Amino acid sequence: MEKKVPTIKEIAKKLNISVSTVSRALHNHPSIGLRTKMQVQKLAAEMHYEPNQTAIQFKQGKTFTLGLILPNLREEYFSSAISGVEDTAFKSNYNVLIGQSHDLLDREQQIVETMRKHRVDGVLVSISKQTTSIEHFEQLDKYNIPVVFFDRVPNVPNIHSVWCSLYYSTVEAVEFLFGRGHQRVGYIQGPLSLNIKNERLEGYYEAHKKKKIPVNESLIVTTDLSKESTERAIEKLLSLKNRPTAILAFNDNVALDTIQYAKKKKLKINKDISVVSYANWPIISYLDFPPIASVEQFPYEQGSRATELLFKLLHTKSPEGALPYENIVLKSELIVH
Amino acid sequence: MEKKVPTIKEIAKKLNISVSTVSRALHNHPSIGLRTKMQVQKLAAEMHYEPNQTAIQFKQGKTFTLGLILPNLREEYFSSAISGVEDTAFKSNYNVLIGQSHDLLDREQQIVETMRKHRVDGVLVSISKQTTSIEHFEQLDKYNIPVVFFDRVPNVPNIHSVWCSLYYSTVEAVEFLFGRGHQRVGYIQGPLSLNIKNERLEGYYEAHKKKKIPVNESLIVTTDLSKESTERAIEKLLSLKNRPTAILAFNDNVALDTIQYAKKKKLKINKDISVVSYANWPIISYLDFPPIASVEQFPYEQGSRATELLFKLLHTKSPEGALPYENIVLKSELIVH
DNA sequence: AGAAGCGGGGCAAACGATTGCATGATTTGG
DNA sequence: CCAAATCATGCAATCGTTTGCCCCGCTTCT
Repeated sequence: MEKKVPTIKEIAKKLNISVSTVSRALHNHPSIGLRTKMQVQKLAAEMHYEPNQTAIQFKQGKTFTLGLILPNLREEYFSSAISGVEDTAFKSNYNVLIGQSHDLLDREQQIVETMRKHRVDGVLVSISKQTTSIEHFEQLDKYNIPVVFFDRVPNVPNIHSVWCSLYYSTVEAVEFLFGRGHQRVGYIQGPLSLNIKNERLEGYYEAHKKKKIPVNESLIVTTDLSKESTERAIEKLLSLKNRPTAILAFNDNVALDTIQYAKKKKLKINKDISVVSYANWPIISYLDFPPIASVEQFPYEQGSRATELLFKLLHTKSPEGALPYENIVLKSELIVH
Repeated sequence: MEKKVPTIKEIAKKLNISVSTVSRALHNHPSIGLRTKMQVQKLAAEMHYEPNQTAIQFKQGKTFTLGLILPNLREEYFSSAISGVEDTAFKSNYNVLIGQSHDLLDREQQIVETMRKHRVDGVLVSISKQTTSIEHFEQLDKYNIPVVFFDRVPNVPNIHSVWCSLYYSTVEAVEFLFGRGHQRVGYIQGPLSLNIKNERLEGYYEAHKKKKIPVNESLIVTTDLSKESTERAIEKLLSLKNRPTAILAFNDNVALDTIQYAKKKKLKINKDISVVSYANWPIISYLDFPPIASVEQFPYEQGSRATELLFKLLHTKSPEGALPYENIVLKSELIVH
């Protein structure tokens, strides 16, 4: 009862020729006569022949699959990154296997294992919050599986990476706030354990330097990104005798928690206190008092550029030694709402 | 320079035994002697042998991969569904290949093609808005690839499905509004082309019937889910001489657009007009005037139940004919905020 | 006319693992 | 002590496709 999927063999038998001829005919190999070629292709179409990818994968030792490891899928930010990866991979007929680390190191390690076992051809990864070393990615080298880090990139040498620089936009953002008359700009930073460049902080300092405004260290507070921690951080800022009139929030999540907390404390958003954030969620347009500006990080483009880089590594079979490490840096943009 | 991945062959050679013995030893086959078994397993561990999944897939004609087709990944709702599928699949060592239809029929058809070509073992799908027939899924039957529809399930017979019934919660929701003193409850419905059961509407009617309140058809308006269309719909409601004091919105997106529009028209949310919605986005907790209640549809559980059903179809090799069609219906819940 | 060239196509190995069947060795039963 | 049962292992086919090499027959050149 079950439909048998037609194979090259059956085509060969029906035409009384050898499988190699059929294979070459289907690939338009020059050493096959035109007549034969046409016959084969006609019959193949009639039988709805489709090459068995599994067999090809096996023969060629490739899976035509990329592994994509993300902290989560729930944030719009990462969903956009996925689209960037998928669209690019799709064009080259590659599949994408997605894994969520849920920001846990051991989950991430486990996913790397799984992907290695399933012999993905290459891996794209935005590291988890807990990831401080990249040992677990180094095993992939041994299997000749190239890795491209993107978005959340570990701060270590000798990797391929694509990320979005926040430095200039941060400078711009803080200057923007100064320009609006804010004298004291608080900064709620993310966990310091994140092994990534601290461009937000550098930009924060740079803006002060440019405007010759001394940095007041008590205006810099830290959150582990949980709601409670963010609230403690903002509380610290609000309880200063000279409290800030504007706040630079680590991301939109922190911004939302900040705004919510400030409202609870009867502060008027965008009057008593203004917020600028990173990431630019579409949802903020529904808020009554949204952040007044956001730093856009172009996750879609990061994903597609990272995928392109990975393909480059995949297709350039370096005879000896690997390709030089490539680090692509995109620029973020300050969006004023 | 490149590490060769160890194979069963090499183990055999080193131990001067045949590959079949090695294979069986690794599988704990009873006809292999204990000594040999131990030797093999020890050496395999030392060499870090790992079976070549690609070869196994090829040999067994299975890919241990499930296809998952969703309208998009951006909505938290579907991300949760993914997690439900992934977690369940992971336990059985299956991979998940994800495709986004972007709510377009031809994209969906294309994805089905791709998945068929890549010989996924089974497919899970939440259909696109444009999907009115399931012809393109029927081709999968011919290749013996079972399909389980979930969440957005087409309203046709003879399919396997898992979905969440909105009927009772809708009745409950409307009664809840009546109970709060609302006399006129408007309903903004989604596109009628969606070939799914119209349980929201049925529930809406039932609640009226139970309370012996006649349904005013002009209180029922339609949106294609675009922002503009939703605004036209809500405008229709607001311009009625007896305008509703509460609105049942098709989903959170519609609810947000509704609230935003009502605010623009100087209506006080939760005073002049209250909103109840479906889906229960976490984000709504950040709104100043959120919907006062939501119908939760448990996407994670839908995903995991659908995956379980698919596994059942996969593992029950029905000798003749298929398994009886199974339709699992979960119950939604009304969450009052 | 013999050699060289070439167009067109077939043979068979290879990829890694699984598995039905055969084989040889050892033990057991009668 | 020999037949039969048991145990342990090997042989070889198989999955579908690709590809290096060989071969046959015809043309062309010298």
